[in-house]
Amino acid sequence: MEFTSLLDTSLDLNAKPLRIFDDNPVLKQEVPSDLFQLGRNVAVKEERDALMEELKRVNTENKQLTELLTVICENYNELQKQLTEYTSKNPASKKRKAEGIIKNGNRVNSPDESSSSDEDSSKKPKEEHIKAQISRVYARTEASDTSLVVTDGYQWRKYGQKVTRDNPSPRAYFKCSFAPTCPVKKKVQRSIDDQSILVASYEGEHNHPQPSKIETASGSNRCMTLGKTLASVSSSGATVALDLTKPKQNTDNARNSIRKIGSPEFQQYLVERMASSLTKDPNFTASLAAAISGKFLHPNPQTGKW
DNA sequence: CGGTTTTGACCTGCGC
DNA sequence: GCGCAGGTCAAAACCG
Repeated sequence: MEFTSLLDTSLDLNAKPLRIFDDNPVLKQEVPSDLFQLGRNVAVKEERDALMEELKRVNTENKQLTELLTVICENYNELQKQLTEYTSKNPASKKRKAEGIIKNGNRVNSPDESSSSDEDSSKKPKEEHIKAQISRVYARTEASDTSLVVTDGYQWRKYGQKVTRDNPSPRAYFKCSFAPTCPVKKKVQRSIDDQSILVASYEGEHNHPQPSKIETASGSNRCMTLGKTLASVSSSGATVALDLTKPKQNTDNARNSIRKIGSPEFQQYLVERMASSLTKDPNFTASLAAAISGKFLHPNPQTGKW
């Protein structure tokens, strides 16, 4: 990396002090003593060490995220294969309204994935609109736990519960209560085949930041904590299964947090997470502040310009 | 006391 | 038009 080599060449403390400033006519005149020069060199070295440490950490995080993406892609491909096999064996039956079918703990299809006749074509735009907004999250929980609560970082208010025909477990209806104007709704119901799996269907998009991110912004915890482990996610035809049997790792938290793989929301999540990792790190912010102030206080050692 | 949960009633869309 | 089933409302109960 360019700036590291730059730092390496400029911070040889065994060399003649302040060689880096030799080419700077301004500093040639203004540096008053060797002591002052040495002090400045030490400060720059500390700054460099901090930056190098941060660089290492960011590289490590980058590797973890790359691994995470690889796992997600593999799981996505695997599940899509299973989905194709399943749908070819079990053609989806007609369902009432815009409701997907849940089978074997997995979402099988969205409304418009079922066979559509020509007479349905007039409804397509509406259905496609719904498809774009609905996503599902699968959460593993204790079978004895009857709470129907999937913690996902948002605040929800339960406004109804119903027992549906195709599933003896009640379905709970939630609205996002963090922002009064937020249109997002959530339906939570146990999987008919595996009572330990909660299926949460999200409808709409939040028009506000995630509350848990706000809450943890001042803390040292870089990862979101979830009450129940999200088992798999799907969104509008893209379904991803995640292995949750492994012990907790850093990447697990990230896996749990992702709802829409490959979507702008997911990309935004990655960006936000990386940004928050940097900004919440006091070492990094201190180093950044020092670097910025140094930039203002010192001229470019290469060009001698400000 | 304010926010949340519970739960029966009501509304709405769809198939017959 | 009717019945069914999913979704929503809203009053009462509950809770911190």
